[in-house]
Amino acid sequence: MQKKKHSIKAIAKELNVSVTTVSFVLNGKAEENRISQKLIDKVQAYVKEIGYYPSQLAKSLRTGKSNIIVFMVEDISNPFFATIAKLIEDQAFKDGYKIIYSSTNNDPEKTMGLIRVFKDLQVDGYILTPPVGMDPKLIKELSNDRNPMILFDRYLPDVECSHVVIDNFQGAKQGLDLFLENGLKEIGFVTLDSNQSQMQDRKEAYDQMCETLGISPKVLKVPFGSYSSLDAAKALKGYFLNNKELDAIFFATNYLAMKGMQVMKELGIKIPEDMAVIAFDDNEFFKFNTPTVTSIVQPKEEIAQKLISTMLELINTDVEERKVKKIVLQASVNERESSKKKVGMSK
Amino acid sequence: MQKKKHSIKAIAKELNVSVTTVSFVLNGKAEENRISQKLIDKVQAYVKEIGYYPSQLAKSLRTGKSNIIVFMVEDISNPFFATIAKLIEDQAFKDGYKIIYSSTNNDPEKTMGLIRVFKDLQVDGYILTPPVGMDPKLIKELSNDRNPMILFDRYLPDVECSHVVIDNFQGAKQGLDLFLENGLKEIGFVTLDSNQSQMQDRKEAYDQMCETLGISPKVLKVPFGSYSSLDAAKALKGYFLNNKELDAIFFATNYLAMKGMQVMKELGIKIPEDMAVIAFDDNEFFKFNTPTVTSIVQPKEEIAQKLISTMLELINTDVEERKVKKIVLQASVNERESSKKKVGMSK
DNA sequence: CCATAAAGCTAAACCCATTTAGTAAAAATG
DNA sequence: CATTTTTACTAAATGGGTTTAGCTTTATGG
Repeated sequence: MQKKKHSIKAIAKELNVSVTTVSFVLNGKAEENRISQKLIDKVQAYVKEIGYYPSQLAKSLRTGKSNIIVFMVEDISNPFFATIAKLIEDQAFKDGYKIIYSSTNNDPEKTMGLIRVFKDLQVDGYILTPPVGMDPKLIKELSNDRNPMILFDRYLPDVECSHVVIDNFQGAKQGLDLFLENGLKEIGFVTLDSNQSQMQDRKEAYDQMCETLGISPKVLKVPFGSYSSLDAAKALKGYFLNNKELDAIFFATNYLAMKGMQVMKELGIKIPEDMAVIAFDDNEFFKFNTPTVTSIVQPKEEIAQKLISTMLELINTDVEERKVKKIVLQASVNERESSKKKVGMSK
Repeated sequence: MQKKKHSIKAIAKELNVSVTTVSFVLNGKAEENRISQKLIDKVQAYVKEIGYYPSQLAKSLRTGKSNIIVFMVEDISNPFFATIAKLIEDQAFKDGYKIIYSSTNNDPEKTMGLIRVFKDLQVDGYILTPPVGMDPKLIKELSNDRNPMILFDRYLPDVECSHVVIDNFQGAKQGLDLFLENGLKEIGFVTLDSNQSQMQDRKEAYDQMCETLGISPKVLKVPFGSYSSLDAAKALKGYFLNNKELDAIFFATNYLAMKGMQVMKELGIKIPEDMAVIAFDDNEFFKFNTPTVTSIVQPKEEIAQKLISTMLELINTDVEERKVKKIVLQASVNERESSKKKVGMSK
């Protein structure tokens, strides 16, 4: 149980061979460098015996590769991101990559700081949910850098950067169509006051629906960042009270839906009798809740799989030959109780 | 916008000074090494101009410090862990530390593999939820290592290792006492079939209560690892049907409670009229649900704060002088609708 | 004016690996 | 037997820092 630090040098000395030889053996380059089988065995045996394995740090310093991919999202405690994180981690692990997570808090400053830190750690690639207010130029610059960057969940319309996102427009449209099929006409839309692409796209579906039907939109934009605070509840309460004619609401995020349903409960609005509800992005709670909540489901496994496969592909392609990969996946509707219009019920 | 790599060497050359001098200036050791103010200014100005900042990698290699703390939990997508992770991250960031997260999947092999990887990355400390079946000897060994390790959420009874946990016994007891105060007598206990310390301690409170009251325990141990699968639902269903006399159930985890309540819903068991419910560990869902669910709340902020402050304290203490820190925090009851026995209701 | 001290700076070793460009010896070739 | 090829292995540069020990030069003291 000797605590002495192992190193290639020490091994080389112990075995009376050169550092180079040991390194070759360790990296499977012994054969191509004509190291004799006898010596290979000797080195391998000793390395195994002392339980040595090389310092990634030194390795990274030398090679410029770290086998680390960073996953930077708005908030790692958000179940959606956490789930994707887990899936990515498992996938990457198989390919010998480690994942470092980090939360951007949607703060461009913090994000840039973190990217700098990671740049410096020589991470091999970045997966990022770009925060609001992030300078597109920086993203552009970063994405042309030696280490690939993939945007995720949302993209920046003006920047040519690889991304994996879902078709938010189609996703929202499917939900809205379901309302219409169920005979619901007075549909409201609750979203965040944010200009992130995914939010815009979801709202676009609603706006388009309104235009097609020739009705005027009833949109609530909850102040961004406040959605766990009282402001959100107040905004929602006001919205419900001022729009009593509504019989269905599409919530652009699951958090908003939960907040909204809580407020409805306080106001005595029954779901789905008084008000049908669909939320964008599924959630554990939705299937436990009474009533169960219809939601737009993002294909998490597919997203994770595409993220990691795209990342590896980019990493293994020379910078010059890299092409911008734009991957758009389809969401689906998970129909549950909350979106059903029950004919002949109250209201 | 030159892409040329910056390095201390390059700077030294450019300014016609030695590498040493630049290093001293960068590390604030210029004064104590009698570098003239003039030169200090010159170096600092240039460094700022080219936007240089040193490679952590090289730094770590040399100093053996990385300013990284690893946070390894069973499953980072579990909201409890994710929330703690976020809190820790924010706290650590202020002190100049970065956090790397990782999931152990409760797999001792994977855990050891990860620890090895991190050891190698020269991380400064470990925060770990030890997986079931983890060799206590290894933990013991690791905790005596140069880099501190803090166990969290659960501990290993036989190992002298620093930890931050909550008083699971008292927490569970408070919930059970609440049942008793509300006049509920036939109390069941649903837990995981796991010998993790936190689970044992929760159950201990129940067993003790039964003994005090002189009643026979009615415990369901849901197979571990299956709690998102059908097995769990089946087990729960059987338990409810075979114990119709129960009028209250304490769930040892929030997940079990959600699953349990779903099954009750299917069986037509009304909460709290037919069955009162308390869950260990609060959850977003519990305050949205109908009825809202009473739960034992873990002081997450406090846990995170203690974890980080203890870690920093250990890091900044010489190995020889380090003492094992055992921190036990108190949980509290968040009383909501599900635990009330409504007199005169059905049953 | 010489010895000593202080000021101001730097050479070089070290952390731990990878990799290029060799070298020495053995085997093959003419 | 001399030359070329192959085999088997290694020295040394490199990546980007930190830090110890030491070297000039100038100031101080007797």
